[in-house]
Amino acid sequence: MPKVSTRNRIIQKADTLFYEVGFEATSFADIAAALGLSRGNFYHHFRTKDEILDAVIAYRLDKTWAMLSAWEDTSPAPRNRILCFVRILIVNRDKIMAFGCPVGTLSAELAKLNHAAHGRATEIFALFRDWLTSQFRALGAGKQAEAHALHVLSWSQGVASIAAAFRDDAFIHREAAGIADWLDTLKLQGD
Amino acid sequence: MPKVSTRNRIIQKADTLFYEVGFEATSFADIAAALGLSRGNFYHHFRTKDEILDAVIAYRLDKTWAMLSAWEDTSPAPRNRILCFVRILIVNRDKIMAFGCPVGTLSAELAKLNHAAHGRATEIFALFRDWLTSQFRALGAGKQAEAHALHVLSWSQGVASIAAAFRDDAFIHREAAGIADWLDTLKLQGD
DNA sequence: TGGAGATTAGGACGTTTGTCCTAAATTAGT
DNA sequence: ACTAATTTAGGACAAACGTCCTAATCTCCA
Repeated sequence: MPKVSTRNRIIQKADTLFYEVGFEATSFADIAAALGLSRGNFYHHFRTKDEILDAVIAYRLDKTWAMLSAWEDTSPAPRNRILCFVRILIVNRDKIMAFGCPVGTLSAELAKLNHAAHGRATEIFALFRDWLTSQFRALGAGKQAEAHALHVLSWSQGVASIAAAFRDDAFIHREAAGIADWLDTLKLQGD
Repeated sequence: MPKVSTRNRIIQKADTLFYEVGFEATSFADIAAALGLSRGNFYHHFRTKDEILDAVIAYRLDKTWAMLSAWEDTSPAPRNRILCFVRILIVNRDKIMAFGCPVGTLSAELAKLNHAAHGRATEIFALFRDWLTSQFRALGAGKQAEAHALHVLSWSQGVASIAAAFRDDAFIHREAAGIADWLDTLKLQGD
């Protein structure tokens, strides 16, 4: 059995805590205690909090890229691929209602902290944006492809935000269906 | 001249710092130093951080209520009133691109902290939701009024989130126009 | 004018924070 | 089996945190 390295266990636990508690509110001790590690051991792998943050962002970028690639393999039609993205809202709705969107809330927190890693956190958004853009291009959206991509990204962000505030399950389902409907009303093929 | 009380100066500065830096990341000392107050003076007005938070939320509720009331007075048509709400995105776009939406980001942070005040923070959202609902009802949206209200609220949240991530000014204008367009496509009068 | 109450100043407390250090234990290669 | 490198343990540090305290100052009404 491939034992997960301590370093990776730290990254995954930090990923979870940064999402569920927040970056600033999560301390070294919290992560170490959650894993049963000594602080010295922890320090051997990550010397500063920013190093962990960078590792977590890189980890999220990898996971996101892998997920998008998988959708390309399993869903031939661009429309279905976009609906895979929308389905994130449904699949993860419990976590979203409790903690919001992991990408959006981290980006917002780092922006307020004026943190150097804000740019890297935004790369996760950029990954989704570019992937969605290429799907819309494949659908024939032409020059509007990126605007459509940002629109869908923004839509999902808004849903996550409001769903978290009101803990409203029905709202998520309704808006997810709304995105699908909107997709069908698009005037496509070409500018 | 009506001198602003120390208590109100604290509330307003805390309001700003909670928005621009975050609740958790703003310390007593930060607020006191920004106002040139001693910590003892500060402590006389607010004994705990939660007390300041409650006061800031109450202050925001008051400001929001006053803003919505003013729109009722100056804009007779419900459609125009809704557009007043949308225009917040344009008017405050510089702050939104830097710090996101004050309501959404505070709500998200308190949710992660599992803070008792999360419910009260959500009341600001509820204020907007109920006001928008009554505007849509006046437009003849019937049973769908609240769904429309949440949709607009969610839409603006998404725009703030993405605009903050990418610092994208054009996107804000494009989406604000998109909300106005969507308003006109609504099938109204009747449930 | 005097005295009560509100306001301000600033020191002090115990914790927790991120960071750093040394030393023991484990692992890996020869 | 011996060495070298990696990993783990846990103590120590200054700084900052929220909170509390007492003493000085100001304000205002009797």
